Amino acid sequence: MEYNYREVEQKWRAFWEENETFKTEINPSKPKYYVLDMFPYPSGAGLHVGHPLGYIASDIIARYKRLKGFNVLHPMGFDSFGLPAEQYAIQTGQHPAITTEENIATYIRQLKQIGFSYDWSKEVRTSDAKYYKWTQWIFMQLFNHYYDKDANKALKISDLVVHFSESGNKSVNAVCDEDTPNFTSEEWNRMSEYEQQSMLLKYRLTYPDESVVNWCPGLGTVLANDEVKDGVSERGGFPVEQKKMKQWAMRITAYADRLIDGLNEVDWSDSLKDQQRNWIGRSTGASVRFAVDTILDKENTPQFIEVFTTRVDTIYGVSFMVIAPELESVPFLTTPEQKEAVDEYVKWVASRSELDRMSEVKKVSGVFTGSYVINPFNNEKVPIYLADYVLAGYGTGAVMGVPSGDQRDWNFATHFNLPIVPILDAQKDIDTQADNTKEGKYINSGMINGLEYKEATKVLTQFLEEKGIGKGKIQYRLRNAVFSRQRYWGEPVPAYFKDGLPYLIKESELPLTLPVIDKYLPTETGEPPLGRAEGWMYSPLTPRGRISDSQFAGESSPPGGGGGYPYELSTMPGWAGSSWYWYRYMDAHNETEFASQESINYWKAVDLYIGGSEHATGHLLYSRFWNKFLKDLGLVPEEEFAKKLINQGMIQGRSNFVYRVKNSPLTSRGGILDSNIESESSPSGGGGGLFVSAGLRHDYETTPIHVDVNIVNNDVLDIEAFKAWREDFVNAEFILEDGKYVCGVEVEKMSKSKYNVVNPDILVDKVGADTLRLYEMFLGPLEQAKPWNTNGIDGSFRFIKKVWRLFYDDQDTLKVKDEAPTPAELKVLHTAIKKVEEDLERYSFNTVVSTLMICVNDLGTLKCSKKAILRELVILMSPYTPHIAEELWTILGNEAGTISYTNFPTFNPVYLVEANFEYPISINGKVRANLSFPTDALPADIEAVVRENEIVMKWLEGKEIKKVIVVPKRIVNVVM
RNA sequence: AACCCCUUAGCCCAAUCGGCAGAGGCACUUGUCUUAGAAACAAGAUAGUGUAAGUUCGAAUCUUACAGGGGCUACCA
Repeated sequence: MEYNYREVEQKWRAFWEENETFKTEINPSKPKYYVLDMFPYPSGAGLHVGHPLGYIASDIIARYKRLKGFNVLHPMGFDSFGLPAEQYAIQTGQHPAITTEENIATYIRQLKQIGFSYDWSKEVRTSDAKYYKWTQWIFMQLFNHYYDKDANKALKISDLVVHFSESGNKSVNAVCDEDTPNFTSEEWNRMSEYEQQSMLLKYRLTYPDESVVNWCPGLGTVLANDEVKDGVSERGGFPVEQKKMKQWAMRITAYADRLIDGLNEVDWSDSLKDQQRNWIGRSTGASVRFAVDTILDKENTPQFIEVFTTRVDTIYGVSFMVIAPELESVPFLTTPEQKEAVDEYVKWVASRSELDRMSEVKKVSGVFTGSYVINPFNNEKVPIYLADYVLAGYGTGAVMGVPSGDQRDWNFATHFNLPIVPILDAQKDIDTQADNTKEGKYINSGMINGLEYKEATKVLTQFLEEKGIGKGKIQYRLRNAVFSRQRYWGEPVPAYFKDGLPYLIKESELPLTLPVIDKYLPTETGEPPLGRAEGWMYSPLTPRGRISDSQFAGESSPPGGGGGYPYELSTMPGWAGSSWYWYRYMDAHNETEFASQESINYWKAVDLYIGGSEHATGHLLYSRFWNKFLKDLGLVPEEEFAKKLINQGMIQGRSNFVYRVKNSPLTSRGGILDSNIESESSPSGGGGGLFVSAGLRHDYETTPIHVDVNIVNNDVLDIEAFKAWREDFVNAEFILEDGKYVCGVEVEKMSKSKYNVVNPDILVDKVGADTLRLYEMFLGPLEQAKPWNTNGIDGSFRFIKKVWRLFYDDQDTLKVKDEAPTPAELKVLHTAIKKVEEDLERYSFNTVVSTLMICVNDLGTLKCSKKAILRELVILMSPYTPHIAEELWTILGNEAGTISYTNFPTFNPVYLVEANFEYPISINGKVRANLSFPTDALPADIEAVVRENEIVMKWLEGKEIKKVIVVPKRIVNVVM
């Protein structure tokens, strides 16, 4: 009888659940290890085989670390707020909480059947009020803090207020809005409540702000920069436009330097760190003010235009100034003569979508405003242009044009016939293109003529600072993050508005739960969905809009009695709940803190974090930001929350195709070899079509049609299943090759519409969870993207059966013996122990599988069924194939459930020691002979023997030996 | 356009410090078993590492250029 995986796996999963085998408690006597998966958004489609890839890897590490004596925290939860559930709610009217609940149930069922060793008692859901109470709480802390540059950390706003009232803001070195004015303590103390609160908003780490945002009409909400891809929304692919709106923002820029510097501390992939560095985009340069020479409107024309440049040394090469067409100062810099042209250009720019703009990057466009600025270094008049290659959102939205040194400026200058002045003697070919070299000495450059780059920059910066018209400056690409979504299914912001200014509710009033609404759409007046909630108002005595634990039970809040202050109508974005969840797992049911200090100080930070690289500039950046903030507050001990991070590669779909012959009614098959056609012979039936096998398709004109990969085996179509698959194929006919219908193949994204989705449920049923786990790891290196191909899974299945056969013979008799192992058996075992351990330590999951296969093959060859060997083998296997390992472990007489916490086998090098080593002897790099020497033979002795060797002599053909290189236990190379 | 990763047998992949290119799996071939097929078991065949150059006693591994595939960003002044 064969191994009955269905029964055995079922049994152990039930055992683990009943006995809470993987429940974890704080245990200071053991070293801790925290293995975390990026928690999923529970979508309606359930899991496909790509999802568990990372989870399997992390589970293997979790199980391995337990065997190595660590106290392992390995939890799972759900990022359960989000757009899809809400979109579904809009369509069906069903509360997102209900669909979310159902989807989570499916996820849990699917996850459990793969045999993960999660401590389910620590599960979290971001949409649970008990969880988002603390998301809201962290938001409140952000509101109550500012970033002090001297202390280089977040400090309390209340301390700032004290400072203001004592000595104004001049001596405060804090991160704040650009337009923050200076004031004295007297001025501060004279300010009204309204003025003071408005001023403080310029410092708070989260604040409502009127800013240009990515507005997505299709989704009815704003989006963060990382949620917009190629000018359309990441979710749904709707167009995105720029719109000015009042939004909550997070002052993440305050942490820009620490976010960059912290990357040096963590063991993440270079590409991921690069992505974050690029996203933050720190560039060092200088700001320079150019005085405006053409004053058109005394009130509104700016006195100067400030630019940021990384190449202040090129300032003598400036031949024009460009400002972004979106800037508010544009009309006041436009002369009457140019007004028409400028208006037209501004209109044209506004009419173009992000997509148009991106696709026309190469085209030069722009218009002259008619006015000028003065170059402060040579007092030359410089014309001001508008051009859309300058972005309003970066720096000051203005750029000094240096055509000899910058290709974009060169293109612009050439197009508008502006002078191109060389500034370095090393610049080449500037008639045909810009040369951005820093080599050589400056020419045409006033005070820096004859100097070199480094010195010139110093001289110029000094001049700027002395004259008060500029200074050295560090500019970031990173923007403060928009933190509002005009959606329903997210965390309510625990703030209300009084006189248009935000105030927090009391901590004791948390959580502010989502109210019941009738429809999940914006209101008639365009307010977010929460605008529909009755009584969504705060009154200090009885906060309204609250629903108790059952958020969606339907009882509405007491009707608002008219009083109170309106709550914020936006909700928090998807990344709010995911920016701190790893702490909640540590103490998931704490009602007085987001997690106890005891648990945080024990578990500290994540030791291994596994998830997709698509979160590089979203979740992983925001999480680092919140973590640093919590560290500043002294609430968490580590600056970086995830020390080691692995991005698992995406599992792509492998689509199969059938080829329908065009224009081939079934009756017209006269010319085709009839014997090749398998037919149910219903010639006039309701169609069905004629399908040609992939190898023969070029003889016909065909239409490829996606076919469900689940009815294809090794690219051979199951014809009966195909006919049953879709009604219109009932009468299909086939042109076969070698008696088979072979399907075509293509690698694409895994998606329902391509019929290439492979469901893990089916595989667990067909071959078992252990085989699935083993096979997913065996596919290749974890980080690498790879197509899913079920074909090879038989090999993993066979492995499981082979292991079983080491224990039971054909007659189903247990053949395990208590005899002492032989040296050969011990060598096989210890080779595997060494390799499994080394490979797991370096996260080489795929090679461990083949190591186990080799070990089992070798033990099979040795006909080894000795208990002492098999016991260790079972432990080695257990992280990968926990079910069969548990079964065999008890068969060997051990107590059920104890294998997870036993000791990993100890490698003993003694068993691997060989008396001799067979040296390959190469002559000029080519192997010509093999000679055996004792392993401890001295290189000099080996060389002496090799020099005398007959085969070597023969190859020398009388020539001199120049050198003999002996690499102990590797190779000998004779050079002649 | 920049940056990062990848390219080894028909396919998926090993080769950890530069030291005999092959461990494992799929597919394939042959055999054992079988009425037959499948399964199982056993045996076997297959590449010289994308291309070109360089460094080295020695290169899949290091360097440079090019080609192909993938990812990420996209006028960042």
